[in-house]
Amino acid sequence: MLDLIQFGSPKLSDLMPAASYQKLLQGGRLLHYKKGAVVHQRGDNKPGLSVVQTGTVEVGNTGADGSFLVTSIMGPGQCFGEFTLFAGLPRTHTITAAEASQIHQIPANKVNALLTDEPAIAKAFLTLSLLRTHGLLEFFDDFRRLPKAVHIAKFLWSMAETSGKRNVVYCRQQDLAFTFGLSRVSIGKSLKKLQDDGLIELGYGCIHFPDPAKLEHWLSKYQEIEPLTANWQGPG
Amino acid sequence: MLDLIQFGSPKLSDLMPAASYQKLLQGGRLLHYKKGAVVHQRGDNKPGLSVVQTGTVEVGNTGADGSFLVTSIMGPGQCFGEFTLFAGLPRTHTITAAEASQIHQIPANKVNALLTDEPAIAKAFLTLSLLRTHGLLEFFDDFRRLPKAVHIAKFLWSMAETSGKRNVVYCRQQDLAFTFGLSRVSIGKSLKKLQDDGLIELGYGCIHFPDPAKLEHWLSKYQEIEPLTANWQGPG
DNA sequence: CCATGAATGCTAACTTATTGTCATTTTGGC
DNA sequence: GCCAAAATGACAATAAGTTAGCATTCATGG
Repeated sequence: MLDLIQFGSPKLSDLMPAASYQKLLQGGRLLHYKKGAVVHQRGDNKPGLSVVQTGTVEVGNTGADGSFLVTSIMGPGQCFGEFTLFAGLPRTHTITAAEASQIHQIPANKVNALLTDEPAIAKAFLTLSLLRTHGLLEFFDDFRRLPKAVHIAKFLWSMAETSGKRNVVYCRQQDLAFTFGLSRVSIGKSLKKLQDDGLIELGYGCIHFPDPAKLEHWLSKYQEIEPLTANWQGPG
Repeated sequence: MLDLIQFGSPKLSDLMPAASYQKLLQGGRLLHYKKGAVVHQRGDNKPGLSVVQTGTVEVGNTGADGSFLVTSIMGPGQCFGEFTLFAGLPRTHTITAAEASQIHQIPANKVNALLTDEPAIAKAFLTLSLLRTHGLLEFFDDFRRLPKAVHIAKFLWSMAETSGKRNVVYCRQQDLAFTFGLSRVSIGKSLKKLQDDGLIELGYGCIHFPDPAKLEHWLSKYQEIEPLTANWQGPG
């Protein structure tokens, strides 16, 4: 999924014991949202945790001109609302259901009540938050250092690796353009260059990787800074 | 200070009771670093927390071409090392003393030992991490939406507000260029435009704000998305 | 299987940014 | 006060990105 803030980071459920996770979910209710329904609105002061059960939500914000800029697209197991819970912030993003979705909504008081009983929960949120920050910082570093085409290729490839399907990634060029803060035309140019070099193949709403090994080798030549390997630990 | 990751966020000491903070510092040693000394190196596997006591450190990374890209400049009260403590990552950035500095170095085992006794510490790290992530996301949103000159002005102004001195900000154009991923020339052009409009005045290693009210009013016209006000709480 | 909307491809004129080079100004140490 | 290093200013050639418009391809639902 096209994503700045969840990228390569584990799910909340992977970071705490199953029992703690269950207690967390049981503190809330499973709500159903129709496609297009607004789950939260930027500025709202309703603290709480949300965990996607089924479906997909779009996380982003509407600009003064009405344009909606997507920051993240979240699927099952991914969560949002930590800002409202632990940083005293109102909702920082507007969240809408991209398709019919079921979402666990756990009010702030329930989460807070659990924190003392289950210290693993606070630890899990901390790890998740740090991994997200780390991902953002690495993205920025690449953004500033790498040629656009390389950065785009690296981003797409890491999406593929994260998703598990190493041969294709579903992502519209329009969304890529938003993510990189570039126009569709210039994203298109970069993608075409990558295609001409035989590194990717452009599809409709997707991008194929005909030769992952070749792509990896090509990317390794542009490794500007020493790559790191995360070593986050599950609950056991 | 020119800063992507600490920006507008409180100090660690502001987020926990003074007693907890003291215990934390007492778990480590106060080390002295000469100007230019390397405090940590990207890739190192030495988990621990560092808190700047006096002086300034540069947080960044060296590229394949030897160029050092600064991500953050941290001063007294600011901390680093959370990634190594709570996210199982090796050192993500190289940190060097920008001037002679004193830094508290608290090994991972001491910090971890304190976490159970003092839950306020974990909470503080969580809040800090989330505020940093929030700051990064807002920066990136602005980056994608706002005209460069506006974003630069907003960034400089928020630096001024954070520092408390609302009339001047100490920051080299070169550093600004790095932060925005632009060349010095194009940052210079944007700054000159702002100066021609009477919004800022360029100095040597600093930028003055001759008319803060005018600048604020001008910036408000470009408010693309609803502004949020943080409401993070101290220890009580 | 056809109509429709969504996504992509393509082009041209225009704007913005970069690179490289060198002059000027400022700061700080001797 | 002088000198060297750091920071800024300026400019031209080149490269890259944007906007706007329209053609083409693809997916989906009658």
